[in-house]
Amino acid sequence: MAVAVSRLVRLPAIVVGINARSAVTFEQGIARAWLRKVETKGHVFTEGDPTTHVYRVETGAVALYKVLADGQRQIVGFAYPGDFIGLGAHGEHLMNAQAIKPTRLRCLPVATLRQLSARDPLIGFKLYEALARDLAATRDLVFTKGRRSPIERVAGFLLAFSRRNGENGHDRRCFDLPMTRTDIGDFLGLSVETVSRTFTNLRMHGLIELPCTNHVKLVDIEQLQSIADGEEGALWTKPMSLRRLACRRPRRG
Amino acid sequence: MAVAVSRLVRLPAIVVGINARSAVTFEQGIARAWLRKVETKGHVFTEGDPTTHVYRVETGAVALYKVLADGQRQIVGFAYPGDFIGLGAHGEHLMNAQAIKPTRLRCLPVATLRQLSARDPLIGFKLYEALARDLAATRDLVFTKGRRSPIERVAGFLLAFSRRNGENGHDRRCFDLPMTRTDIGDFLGLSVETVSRTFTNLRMHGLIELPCTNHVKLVDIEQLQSIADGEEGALWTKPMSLRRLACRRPRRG
DNA sequence: CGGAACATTGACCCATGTCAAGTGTCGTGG
DNA sequence: CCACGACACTTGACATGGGTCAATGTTCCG
Repeated sequence: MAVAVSRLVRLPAIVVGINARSAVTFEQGIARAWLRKVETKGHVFTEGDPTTHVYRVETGAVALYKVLADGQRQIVGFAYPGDFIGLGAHGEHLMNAQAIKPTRLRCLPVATLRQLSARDPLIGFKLYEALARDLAATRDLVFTKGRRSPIERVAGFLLAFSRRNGENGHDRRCFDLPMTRTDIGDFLGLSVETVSRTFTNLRMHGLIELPCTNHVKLVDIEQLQSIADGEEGALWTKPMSLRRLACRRPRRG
Repeated sequence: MAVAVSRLVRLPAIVVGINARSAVTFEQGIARAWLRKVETKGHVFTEGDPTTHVYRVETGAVALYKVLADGQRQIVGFAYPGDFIGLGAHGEHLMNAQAIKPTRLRCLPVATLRQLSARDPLIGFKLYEALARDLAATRDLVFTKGRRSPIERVAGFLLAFSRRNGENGHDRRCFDLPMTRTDIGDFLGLSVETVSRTFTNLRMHGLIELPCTNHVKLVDIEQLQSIADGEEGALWTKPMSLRRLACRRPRRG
């Protein structure tokens, strides 16, 4: 989940080459880049837009989503300050990027990026590694969407956000969720109501606190983790059906 | 982000430049590689194994899966002749690769591969393509696991197999499924029974034929496609609940 | 023949999506 | 300042889709 986003952070370093000199050049380039502001619900880009720039989120938050043929909205990830979006796009964007809070972004022309990458021969191998990382991240996303109960998904979501927050030097237990319950539902594949009920459920069990609807405090991270992992000690968290399943098919291969 | 990724794949083609000679070299290298045989249910490698080799499937089929903390098995993909497996793992394998039919594989030592790709850009490019295919497939799986009915998932699965078969010069409408119903269930996130019922359902509607349990003939590919896409004309395929949903939340942003 | 593995089908029921109603909370305009 | 609407969140009641259990059929192999 947040997995998907974190990998984006690293790409530019890879695309540009890993040596310190070009990294510096790259950071300087970003600092000079034009700053764009997008208000809540505004789009950074939409599916089909020509890919003129790559963006780095400075403040705010962005949801990356795709609308499926039947109108379903599938959010594929969220980008927070430090994350890059629109990277590597070639011709036109394949998804939509929508601000979920007032957001500021640095705009990097793709032509510049391409010039840099054409000069450094090491890039080929680094790209391979970048792809491998992407693949691993996307697979993680698949696992979160396996047959998992709402409480497992939400617990995993909160922990991913927590980890993310910790990596950025912020509080691991207390944070604001920038996205709405609907967004979380569209991300985890749940209805708004189920997301809401699950939050209530976690709160009732004393695992989290919700001073405001979008401010979360993780009270018992360990238990949340065991729920997210679907561990034996937390079986109550699963629908009965899956409980039995876990017993019947312990391991295979 | 999947965006970012699928695009990155193309960069090497730009940076690199393809010549016929190295292609020959690459194929020759593979042809000289040691041939390994794995019988049905044997493992090519398992999670945690050191990544000594990359493999290319010559004949047979391999399931790539991971066992989650609660014992759930999630198949993340199948590899057929021509596919590479073991790519992108660094140090040790992150998943299990199990033959689902008698299988022969070419074993390519990663050290050799790395040497070659340092000298010959085309090899790196080939590996990109392989990885990119993996990534695209995995990304599709993410969307498949959104809120989609069994019939949509199964229809999509059959069509993906069909497309794959066509690309390899085989029949697009008639083929053998090498995997069991359980495997399909673990791939699509459905129970065996539901998979079975869905096959029956499709057969009853005349969309497919099943001479043997694992031999499939696609009778009406177009209709299957519209089912897989969840298109309006095929709404009967969705649970009523999702039908309403599609109407209520047509598009957002 | 017998046993194992896989596939199919029916019956049941619970978890989750849907509908509906009520409760904040915010922003705008009078 | 309040009134109002828009929007997000919560909670309850209900329906149902798909997982589970159980029984049977089919294929394969020793």
